[in-house]
Amino acid sequence: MEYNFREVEKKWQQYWKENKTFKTENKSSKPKYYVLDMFPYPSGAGLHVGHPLGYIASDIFARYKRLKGFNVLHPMGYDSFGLPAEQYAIQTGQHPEITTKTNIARYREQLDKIGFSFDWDREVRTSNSDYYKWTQWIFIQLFNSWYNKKTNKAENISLLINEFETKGNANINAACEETKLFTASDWKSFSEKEQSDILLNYRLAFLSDTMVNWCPQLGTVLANEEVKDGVSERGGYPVERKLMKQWSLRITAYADRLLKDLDGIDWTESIKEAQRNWIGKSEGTSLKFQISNSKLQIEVFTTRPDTIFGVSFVTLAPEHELVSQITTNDRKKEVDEYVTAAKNRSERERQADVKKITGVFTGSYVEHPFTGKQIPIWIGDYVLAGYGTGAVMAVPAHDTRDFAFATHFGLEKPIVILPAVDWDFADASYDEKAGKLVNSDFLNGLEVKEAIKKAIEVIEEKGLGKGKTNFRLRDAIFGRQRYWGEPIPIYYENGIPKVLNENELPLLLPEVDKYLPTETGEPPLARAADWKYKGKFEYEYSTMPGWAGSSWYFLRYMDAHNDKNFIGKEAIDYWQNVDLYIGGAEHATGHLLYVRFWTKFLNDLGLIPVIEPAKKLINQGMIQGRSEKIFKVIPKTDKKDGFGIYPETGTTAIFSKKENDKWEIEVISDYSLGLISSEIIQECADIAEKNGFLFVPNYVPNELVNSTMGIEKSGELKLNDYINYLGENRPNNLALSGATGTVHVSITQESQLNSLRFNTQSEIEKLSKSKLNIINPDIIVEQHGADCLRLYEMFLGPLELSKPWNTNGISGVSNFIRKLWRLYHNGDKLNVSDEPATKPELKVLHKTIKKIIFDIENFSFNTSVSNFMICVNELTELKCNKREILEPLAIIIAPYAPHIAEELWNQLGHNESITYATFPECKEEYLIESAFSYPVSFNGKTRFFHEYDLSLTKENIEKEVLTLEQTIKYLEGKTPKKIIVVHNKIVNIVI
RNA sequence: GCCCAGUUGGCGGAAUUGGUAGACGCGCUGGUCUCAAACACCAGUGAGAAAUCGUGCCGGUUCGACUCCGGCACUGGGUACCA
Repeated sequence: MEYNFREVEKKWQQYWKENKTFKTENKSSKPKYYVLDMFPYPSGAGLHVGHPLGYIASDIFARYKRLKGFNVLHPMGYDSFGLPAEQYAIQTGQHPEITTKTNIARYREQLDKIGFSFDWDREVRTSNSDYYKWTQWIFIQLFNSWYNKKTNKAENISLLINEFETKGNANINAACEETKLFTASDWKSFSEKEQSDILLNYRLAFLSDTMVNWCPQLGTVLANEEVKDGVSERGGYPVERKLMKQWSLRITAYADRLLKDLDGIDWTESIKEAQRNWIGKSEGTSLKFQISNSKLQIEVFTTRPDTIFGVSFVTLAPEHELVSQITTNDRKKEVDEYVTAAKNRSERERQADVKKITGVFTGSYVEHPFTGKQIPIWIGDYVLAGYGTGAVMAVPAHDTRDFAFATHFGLEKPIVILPAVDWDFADASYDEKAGKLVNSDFLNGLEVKEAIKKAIEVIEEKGLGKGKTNFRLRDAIFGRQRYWGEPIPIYYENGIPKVLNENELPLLLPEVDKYLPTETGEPPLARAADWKYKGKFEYEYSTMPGWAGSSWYFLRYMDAHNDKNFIGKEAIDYWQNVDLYIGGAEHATGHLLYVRFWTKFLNDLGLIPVIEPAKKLINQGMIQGRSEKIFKVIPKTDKKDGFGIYPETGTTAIFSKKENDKWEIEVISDYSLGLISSEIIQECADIAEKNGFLFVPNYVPNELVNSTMGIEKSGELKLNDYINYLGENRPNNLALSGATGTVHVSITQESQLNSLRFNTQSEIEKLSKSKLNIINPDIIVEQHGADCLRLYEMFLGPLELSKPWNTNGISGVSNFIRKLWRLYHNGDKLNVSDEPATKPELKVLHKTIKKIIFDIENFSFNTSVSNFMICVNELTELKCNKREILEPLAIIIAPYAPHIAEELWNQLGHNESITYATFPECKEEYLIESAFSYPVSFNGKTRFFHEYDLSLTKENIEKEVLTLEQTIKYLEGKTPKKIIVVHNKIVNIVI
């Protein structure tokens, strides 16, 4: 009888569930180990084969650690607030909670089929009120905290108020907005509203007028991390800059610590690098320029104070506050026009036009702080209002952007650094921080690095400015004008934002009639009837962003049901932080930055003992799928007939469905070109445009496509298959292929219809519902079993590598599982002998144990699968059926293929689950070899092998090898110059 | 542009970190079993007739380089007028 994986897997999944095999206690005599996966957003598409990749790896590691005697925490939950459920709700009117519950049920069902060892008693869902109650609670703590730069940590706001009441704010060094100085008596004289406004400048969760990324289509603001290339990450809608009153979190207060603490964690270099870039620390100098004939000054930020004598103009951002004051009357019209134009350009347009240089002269000048020379003040949109001071000192000879600007407007480009290499200053600026200073008064002759130091020194001495550090990191905008998120626990009393009491939590998400903004543009929560604090005060209508719940979920798992506290002290003291965190690299600057921020904040308050959420982070690669696109043409007018383009050859045709359901095709042109190129697609789009059609890519299900991916990036789709797939929506407007020739063709027969093909454009892309390239793991489990899916996903390649999904090799893994089974069985009977194992058998086992331990600890799961295959092949060869070998083998394979391992373990006579067995030790004594077959090489090229006893000395081998017949042959009568013998490795003869 | 990762047979990928390049699996070829197929099993499989040549390309270090160093190309990902 063959191994019946369906029966066995079902049996053990049932057993684990009934016996709560993976239930973990917060107390144990064993050492702890916390393995965490990034929890999924339960989307309507269900799990695809990409999800389990990381989960399988972490599950193997968790199971391995259990066998190694650790008390392992390995939980799972759902990041269940989010936009897709809300958008679905807008379309269908169905409450997002219902959609979310359905999706979660489906995810759970899929996860259970793969045999993960999660402790489901600790499940968390960010959209459950017993969870978001504590997310709101943490928000309250943020609201009630300020960042004291003196102690370098967050402190309670009451300490700050106390200081204000006694001494004013003169001695306070806080992470805050610019605040005017006031004394204690000033403070007491302020109105409640004034005090509240001042405190908001200090709070870590604060309300302010901020430039936000506003997405009109989504009707909400987005964080910087949620905007990619000027469009929203979800949906791809345009985003514009807008000034709005918004809740933000003061993550910038933690910029330095977020940067510095990266050194202490074992995360991949690429993630750390991405975070470093995102934080964007840059050290430089602020420098004040006196405006001529005025009391005003312009402050600039520069990282190159050494180039101060190369300044030939100063540029302000169009939004700079001084613009209107310094513009001279004769320049006013032009400047106003420029500023207005810049304001109206969306972020996207500004990004797209990066190379277009625009700017305008203000008519005013500043004085050079050292030479007194008159320097013109310009306005240019290459200067960003939100970074530094919104003004730069332009050094065209040594900065690419200043160079372009100066060239465009014909401004001077004084050279102040002589490079060591030949440099054509007419051609480009020299930006390197190397070379000798010239034409620079007191800096002359210095190397750039020394000159920077010297320049800062002199600037500070003369009171012109001072050393300053800037960060690219912005405060995180925290309000979202959406329904399906955590309500922000704030209400407004006379326009003053006030926080709820902790005992009033959770502030439940109210019911609304529609999930859309109100007619007056208020967020959906404004629709909630009678939703007021104590019946009279309006609540905040924004909800929290998607990343709020995920910023602390790793803590909640430790104590998932605590209703007194967000986490109990014992639990956090025991579990500390995550030992191994596995998830996708796409969260590099979003989630992974926020979760570090919250962890540090909670640590500052003394609530948790750790400063980082995860000691080690591994990013699993993305599993990609083949997506197939055809090009759909949509009539712009009410034309009924279709118009099609065959992208691969560039054939352009019109085809139309006549009333009698017959197809008529007219080929307009045939370019007979080979591969698809973006130019051809562009050309086709142009032709379509001219004929009054829109040419748009349209994904088709990849299972319908016969693809020749690899050589040509194209596949073939039968028209008929596609028509059947579309059902009711029979096409009359699709791109066409298959028809060649240049004359009118009529398709009247079904058989002809069937032979018609579309050529598709194939691409290997991220698995995504919208690309119709999702591959469902259930199908693999159904056909080959969960153990097979687990082994196969690991066998595909290194965990961190992105790779396209293909099932080509799955039969090899499937065979391996059957072979493993046969090792223990003869026919359908268990066939295991209690005789002692032979030396070769023990050697195979212990060699495998050694390799598997090495592989798991290095997260090299693909090679461990190979090693299991080798082991089973060798034991099969030896006809080994000894319990002494097969019992440990079942244990070492259990993390990878837990179902079959449990079954074998059980059949071997064990009544307990294999989960808590003991991982066997590798006994080196079985691995000792007495001889080694040395490769004998000549000048590094291996020619033949010869076995020598390992007890022989180098000298013995050197002598001995020269007497060999084959050596003499390869020497061809020459005398060797040198012989190198590396013990247990190689013999190399140099001729 | 900048940063990160990568480039090895027909394919996915190994290589104990400077010591036999191509483990393991897929695919393919031939064979055994079968009326036949599937399954299974056996043999072969980088190129070349061979000498030899072979880890993206050029150069270097070394007795010896997929591995280290210098330069370049390409692919994927991130990021960007950040002064």
